[in-house]
Amino acid sequence: MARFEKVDTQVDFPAQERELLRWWDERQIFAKLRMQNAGGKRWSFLDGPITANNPMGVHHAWGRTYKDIFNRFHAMLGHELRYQNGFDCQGLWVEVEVEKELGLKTKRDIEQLVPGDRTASIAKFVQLCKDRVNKFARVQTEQSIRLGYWMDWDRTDADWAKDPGDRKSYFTMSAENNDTIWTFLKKCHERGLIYRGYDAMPWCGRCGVGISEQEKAEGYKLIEHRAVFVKFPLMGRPGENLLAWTTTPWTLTSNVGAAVNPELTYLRVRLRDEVYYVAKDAFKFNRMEGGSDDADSEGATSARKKRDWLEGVPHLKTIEQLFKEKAGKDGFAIEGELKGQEMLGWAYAGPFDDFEAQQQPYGYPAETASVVRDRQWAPAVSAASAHRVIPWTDVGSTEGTGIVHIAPGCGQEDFALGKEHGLPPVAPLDEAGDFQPGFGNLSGRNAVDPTVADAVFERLKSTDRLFAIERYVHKYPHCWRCKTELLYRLVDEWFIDMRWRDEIARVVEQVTFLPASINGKARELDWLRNMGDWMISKKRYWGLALPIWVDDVTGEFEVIGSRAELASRAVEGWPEMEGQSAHRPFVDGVKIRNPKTGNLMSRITDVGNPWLDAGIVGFSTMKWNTDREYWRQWYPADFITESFPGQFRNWFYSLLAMSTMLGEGEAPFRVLLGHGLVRDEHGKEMHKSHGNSIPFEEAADKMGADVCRWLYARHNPASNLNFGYGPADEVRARFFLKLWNTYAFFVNYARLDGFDVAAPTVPVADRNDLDRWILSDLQSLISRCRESLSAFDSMGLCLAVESFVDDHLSNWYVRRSRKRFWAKTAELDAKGRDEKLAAYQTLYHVLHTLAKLVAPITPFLSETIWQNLLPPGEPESVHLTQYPEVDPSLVDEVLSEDVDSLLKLVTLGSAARNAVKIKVRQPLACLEVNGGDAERRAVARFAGQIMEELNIKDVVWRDSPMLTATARLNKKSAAPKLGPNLKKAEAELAGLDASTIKFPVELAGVPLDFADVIIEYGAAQGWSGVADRGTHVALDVRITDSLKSEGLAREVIRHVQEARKSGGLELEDKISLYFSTNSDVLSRSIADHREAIAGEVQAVRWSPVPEIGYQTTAKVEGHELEIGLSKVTG
RNA sequence: GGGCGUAUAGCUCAGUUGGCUAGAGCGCAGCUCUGAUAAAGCUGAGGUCCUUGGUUCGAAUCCAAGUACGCCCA
Repeated sequence: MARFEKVDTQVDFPAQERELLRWWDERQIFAKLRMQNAGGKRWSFLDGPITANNPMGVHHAWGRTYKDIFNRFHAMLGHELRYQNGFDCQGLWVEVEVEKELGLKTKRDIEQLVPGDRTASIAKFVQLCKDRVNKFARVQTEQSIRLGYWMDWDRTDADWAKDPGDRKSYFTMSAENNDTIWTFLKKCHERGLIYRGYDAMPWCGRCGVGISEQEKAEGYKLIEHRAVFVKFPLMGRPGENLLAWTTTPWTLTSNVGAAVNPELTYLRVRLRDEVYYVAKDAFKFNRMEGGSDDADSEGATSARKKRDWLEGVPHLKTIEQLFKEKAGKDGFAIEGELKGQEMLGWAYAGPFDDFEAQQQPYGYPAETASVVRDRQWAPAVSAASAHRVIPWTDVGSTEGTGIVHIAPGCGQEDFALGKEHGLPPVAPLDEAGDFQPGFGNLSGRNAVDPTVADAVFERLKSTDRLFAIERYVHKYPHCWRCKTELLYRLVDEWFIDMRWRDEIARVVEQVTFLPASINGKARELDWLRNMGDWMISKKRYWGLALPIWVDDVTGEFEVIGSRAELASRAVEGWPEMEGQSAHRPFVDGVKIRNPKTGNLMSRITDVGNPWLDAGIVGFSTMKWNTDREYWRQWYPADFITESFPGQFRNWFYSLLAMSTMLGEGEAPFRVLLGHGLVRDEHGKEMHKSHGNSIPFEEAADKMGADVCRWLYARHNPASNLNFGYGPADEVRARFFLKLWNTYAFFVNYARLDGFDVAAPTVPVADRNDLDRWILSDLQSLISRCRESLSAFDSMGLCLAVESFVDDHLSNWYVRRSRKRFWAKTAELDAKGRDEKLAAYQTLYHVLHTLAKLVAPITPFLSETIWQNLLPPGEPESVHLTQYPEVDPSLVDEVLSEDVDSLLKLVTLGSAARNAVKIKVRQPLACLEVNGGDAERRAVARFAGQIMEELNIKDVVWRDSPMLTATARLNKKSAAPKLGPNLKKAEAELAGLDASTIKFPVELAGVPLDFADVIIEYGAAQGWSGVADRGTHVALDVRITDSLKSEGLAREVIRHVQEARKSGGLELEDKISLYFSTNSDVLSRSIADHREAIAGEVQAVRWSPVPEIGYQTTAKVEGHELEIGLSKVTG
């Protein structure tokens, strides 16, 4: 006969988990599971790759828990799965970490890793990036295993020695992945979608790198710049000027246009012999108020915010004040007003038109000009001859003059406006942020250098273009790595034209986005509608080598679709490439020939956007290139899940887009489950620097993986998760220990009793109501669990299981069944033995079914319980079992309803006791009940249980309500409604029958609802009554002498039990008992209940003298009682 | 400026297709049990379900507008 292992109620979950990890390994349980399900219906999960750049954090563990839960659930339904984990390998994230390790600061440092040898330097750097990825992929693998995440992991040194493409997990740096992206890009090119474009983007001259919007957001600092008011003399209007204003004087070198708001009113201001145009609202505007960078203070509704300012910097003057000061005694005059609309098209002379850069058709420099020409962004005019006023509705009057200087080569909005209005861009800066040739004496100087502004001012002064200079304070972006001020720089980048966005949108329509409440489909469609073309290039080292080869002479380009194609086309550099991955620098040396011109073509040195890497995995990881049949079987994925903030424009987007391009019109996944972010337990963002982040290992060691998983699984994925030790303790107490104590209770009594799991089953029909009730309840739990997991709703499962375990199993079933477990088998008749066996069999069934139900969520706890219980003929591991199914023969809905009523009556009875402060130990005579049908049945069916629970002698059903209702006004809510009618309403209310009031009720002419009237239920003298909805209970609280005596006896019993415990007696020890007291009442009570006391405390002998064993004095309701007891042997 | 979402007890959050007096945990107050015992349980106080309007016999729930907050885009 199987014996259960003893279960300690003091349990170390993390230690158990580590032990189980070993056991699963030893017994090859995961391999057995895969074998068992091989050939089953396929369930395809596609993993969104985790960036293998650092150890995994607790925020990753949330999504990975979902992944594991739904994999495990479908495995328990018998499905075959792929279990392929993914690692995201390429990108600037990794480069930055490697640079930090090496102490490098700039791109030049990287290219000097091997002094004097740029190629070798890049090769070394790229290798270090690969090494880092391999290192952390392995770390993350071990962490994931610790989480209990079952995937086909690379575990041995031999696994990790393999090429990334040959490992079990997929790596986005693998040849297959990069090759498939090449195929995708070629397909885009065949449809004419790849183009070389220009975009003004934030740039760090020191690092020589473009800064993304997210990176930019991290680097804002409040600093002082010198802002300048500049005169733009109007052509054909002698003596008239636009007055423009800018905080970045260096960009004036590249001015092409001036923007006004057509809706705004502008003033003609005469100052001496010249006229200036400036926005009317800007003229007198107090520039120290609001406006500014946030652009959030519109109109009068929002309170004007004071501008952030630096101490020691003079406050800004109004523009009017500037005019006053310049005019002196002469004064200035406002000559007239006009709409911005009327100014459109006015030509003006730029401030630096003599620069060579200003005089080139299509803009400057030449390579920029060629793109402008090809894409027809501007006609063949130079910047100097293009200067004119253009409309821009975003121009405001709270900052500057209402006339905005536009330099398309120096700003994002400027660039976009330039394109819109056909202005040729002038791009002044090189990679380092230095002025290129063509900018006079500024060439070669760095734009961040303050002396550049000096030089600009000097020039402006000498050409009489300078109106005023002021010290200006604003928030300005800085490089998040080296803190250098960022510049906007025109960069040539490569793009995918997204004019096929509608194709993607059609695919999106097929997808189910979960949780429904976040409306993911709308978000994704919104992104698709509004996104710009996809910039796929980055001027860095570690990443996908973009397969774009450019004709060295003509600038024509080709996109190569695979490594094989490149091999066949290569005319130079292939031998060096052989044996190397298609990464920089080796692929950079491969040249092909342009079939049209015969010229050599060189690869652009850019690397790819990393979302290309992750977006291709629906193809690259499912053998699309090598085994199309396999791909068809596993594509599309049934399920993906990731954290949603950001992913609508990142992974979800790239996956959808790339799959639409390569696929056959179906979505790459059927269901997407998004989830929020992990915060600390107080809802604050986790940051290492805040000291509130929890490393994954620490969480696993201290709270245990299962507790972590439960925290993740029971949370609503739509909202952020507050994760920490507080919530962990709560969930451990609320769920884990309840389940564990119940399990321990079962096992430890089963051991004592020698419960035999193979004993013949007591037919369910023969078991008592309690047993049949919990079994019935278990069926609804099974159905809830199945429904929840099928709908990817782990929260639904967790909440249902918690409530079952806590409220029903632990708090009612076990408590009400204890006596059956405690009963001594030897003292029972056949019926009693069957009842006891039924209890064991019922609890046993519930426990091992529960183990299966929660196995996907808490694989460790489930396994521990399962292995100890191990039903005969069942698999050795819970993870090799099938998910439980509802047994309709066990469902008894009437019984469930009756027990619900029973629980309600017990609660009401307790409340009635509590109302008069009579403890449960004091027996009372009677409880009367009136209510609905279910209550009537419960009284009839469970009278015994009600009496036991409430310690009463009788429970009686009444056919009509016993309690009398009285109504009074809830003055807090009713008084404001009634006002002076309050007294009148009270009088009217007093005249109504409180038990029949229907709401809303009209009192003193005012309609009042339920909350405005308080209805209280009172019982007759000597009774305590409580009403809940239609149910009334009344408790007879008159304590007769006999009841009092019995209550005292119960007190005595309790004290003796305490004494037994203090005396170190075992449960089954029999005792000899001695009492002594001066109290007559107490003596009488003991005498009257001698038998009951003896029975309860297992006294087999009464001793007339104090025993030597253990003595104590107790106070029983104020009466002193000496207790003596000793163990009786034999 | 546009899109998406959120708003329920002091805190953190549930609340299925509209349905009777809106729930839980923690915290707080008052108790109980002492054979799951370094555990467990009961009772209570605490709510303008953001506001206003609408639909409905009936709204925390559906609709509209507004307010606040979050994310995304421009």
